[in-house]
Amino acid sequence: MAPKTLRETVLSAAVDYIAEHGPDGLSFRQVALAAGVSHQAPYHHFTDRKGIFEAIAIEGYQLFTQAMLGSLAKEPNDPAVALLESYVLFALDHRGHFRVMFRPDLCTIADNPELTRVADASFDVLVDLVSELLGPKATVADIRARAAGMWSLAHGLATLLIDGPLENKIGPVKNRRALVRAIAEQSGFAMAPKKPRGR
Amino acid sequence: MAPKTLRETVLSAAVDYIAEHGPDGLSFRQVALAAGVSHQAPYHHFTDRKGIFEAIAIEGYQLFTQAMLGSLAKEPNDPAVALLESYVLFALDHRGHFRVMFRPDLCTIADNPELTRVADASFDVLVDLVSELLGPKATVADIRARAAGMWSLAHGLATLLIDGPLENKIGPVKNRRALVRAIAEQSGFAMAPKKPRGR
DNA sequence: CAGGAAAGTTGACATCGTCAAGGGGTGGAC
DNA sequence: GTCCACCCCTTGACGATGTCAACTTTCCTG
Repeated sequence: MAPKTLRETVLSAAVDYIAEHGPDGLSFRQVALAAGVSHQAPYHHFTDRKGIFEAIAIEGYQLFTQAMLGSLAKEPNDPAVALLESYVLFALDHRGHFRVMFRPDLCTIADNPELTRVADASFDVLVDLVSELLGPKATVADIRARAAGMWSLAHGLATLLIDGPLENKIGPVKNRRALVRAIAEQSGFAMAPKKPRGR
Repeated sequence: MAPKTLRETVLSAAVDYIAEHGPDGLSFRQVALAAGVSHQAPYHHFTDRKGIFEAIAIEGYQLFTQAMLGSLAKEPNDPAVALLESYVLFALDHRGHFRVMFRPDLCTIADNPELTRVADASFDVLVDLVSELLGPKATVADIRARAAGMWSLAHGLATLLIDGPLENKIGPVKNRRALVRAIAEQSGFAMAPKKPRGR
């Protein structure tokens, strides 16, 4: 396999740690020592601690956009459900990235131009889908409310499943994909674009 | 006014700081010094740093339950919307508490019996409402999906409004209460218990 | 060959949470 | 009245962490 650069090593080690223990106990000194370099070496590739988290978030948003677009392409007849599902499953499958992406104390999106760009691209997937589904006659307020609603539903389910007490309360979720789809269909957000599946 | 104990002083100062700057940069040494006591004084009232966050979370969940129950009592003809609204508005009005309550790295609910109790009481408000709304004929799976859906919607909107990039994406939300109600009514979760308001 | 950027090392510093020991008051027991 | 225990707090120290600064090494370019 390709020899990892120190930058890649630090990044993937950090993501792995965060996926398992969360971002807060993470020590970049330990990461550096585990990689066999001095405690200061990582900071030659990133400006500071925050810079490493910003790099993780950038990587995460790129994967995120890719996952959502892929899901929409694979399931064109029920795009709202597909988007909700890919949002939640991405969070579960990439906890290390996801936990950082939405923590403004770790990485402030507005502080990094590239991070702003890739984050915007991710959110555009959702907003674009909503305005397409609602059609040209929809008001701006409707689109905003619908987009905020779908986003909230997906984001809330993702965070509650990753870190939250949801499973402690309603019991362990064996089939997460099924739960996502059940919720999506119970919510008013699931709807086909052209031909509403007669069910 | 009643002279605050050191315990109360530390707690409220910490909550204020978290509401403004987030929980991560918080230094209890600085809090102690600002209160005019030594750096070790707070730790005579709490076992350790985590213990302070647990105390904040306990206080938060008590206020949370109170807010949701109060909202349900005040608006009995549309309880689902009332609950969603009180959930989100609580998060916005008590950011200091809310940010801690759902951060398991700061306070692990299962580690503290009283925290487990008050958190359970909060979540029971939601689950109880859902099972009441769905009626006795609903299956367990339906109740679970509905509760998870409502919870996700409320939680997602709350976290996206507090820390998330939602307002950066869909523009600033002037009237948050109106947005919450619009989302609640667009979703399939808003429903009156007995007499569905003919509209 | 000279020069300079890039990558990494080493050492030092302030800050933080935490541990250990001590001090000073107050209240009850005798 | 005296003594002792307890509570609240102070002081000092320690290891760990992020960060700053200076130094070394390597490699590439003109």
